[in-house]
Amino acid sequence: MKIINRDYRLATLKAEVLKTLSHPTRLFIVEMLAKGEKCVCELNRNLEVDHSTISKHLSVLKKAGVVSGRKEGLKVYYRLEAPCIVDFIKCITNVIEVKAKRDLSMLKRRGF
Amino acid sequence: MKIINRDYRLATLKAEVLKTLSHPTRLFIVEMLAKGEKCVCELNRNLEVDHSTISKHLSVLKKAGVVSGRKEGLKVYYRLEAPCIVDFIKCITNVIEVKAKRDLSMLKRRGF
DNA sequence: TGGCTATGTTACTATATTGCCACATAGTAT
DNA sequence: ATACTATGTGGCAATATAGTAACATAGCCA
Repeated sequence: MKIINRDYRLATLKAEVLKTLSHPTRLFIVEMLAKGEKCVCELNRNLEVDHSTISKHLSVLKKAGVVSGRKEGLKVYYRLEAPCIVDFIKCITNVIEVKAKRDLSMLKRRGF
Repeated sequence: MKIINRDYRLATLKAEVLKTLSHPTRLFIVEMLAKGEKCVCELNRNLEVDHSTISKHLSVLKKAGVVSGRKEGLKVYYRLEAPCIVDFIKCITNVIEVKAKRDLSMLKRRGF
């Protein structure tokens, strides 16, 4: 893929951040952190995946600048760096709801 | 990965929509459509990828409910179904800017 | 010191995504 | 009918991503 203009390059940067949010586990983590700082151990308690998997997801989010970590004793506490992400998730929820309604009315139109 | 609760299942749905936005070409298309309805041929003119690739990206966005298409003669015009996505993209841009500033000040602290 | 807990890293496999080519379809014009 | 344009689809190879187990590190406490 050839890069053809500045806007496309910017889109590439944005898409990289978006990609970090586009995984169920990472989004779930972000939503938990939206309620306040959490240690990895608490995230672990709420997710049935290996701790190493969560650790990797956190490093992906951190690298993208979405979350940051702070060490305190044995624990590392993560927090959301971009609170606006919460509003944005509402927008995505809206997309899902609108689509669900449309799909439903299409089924009805077809006689289901 | 075991599904452990309702919130995680919802996160999965949202992540699916997000995933469609997390590709440079698709995000670029979404940003173009944010300025108004466009035919595939116009998107093609602004992207140096095979037309088949764009066609597939559009079908991904359509399936997720992000865009919709309307046929008129030979052409198919696509439009953004969720205008709130534009605000959300601003949020992502903010993440990138904040991160860039932080990275820069970290370099300065290290004497670069 | 030794053991325990919390977190991170490496190596590996399995799966998903992307892009292009070639082909198919559909509308338009001659 | 033929040719041409716009759009979509199927198949395939290359690449990227996710998950786990095993191992590594770091702080705490007896």
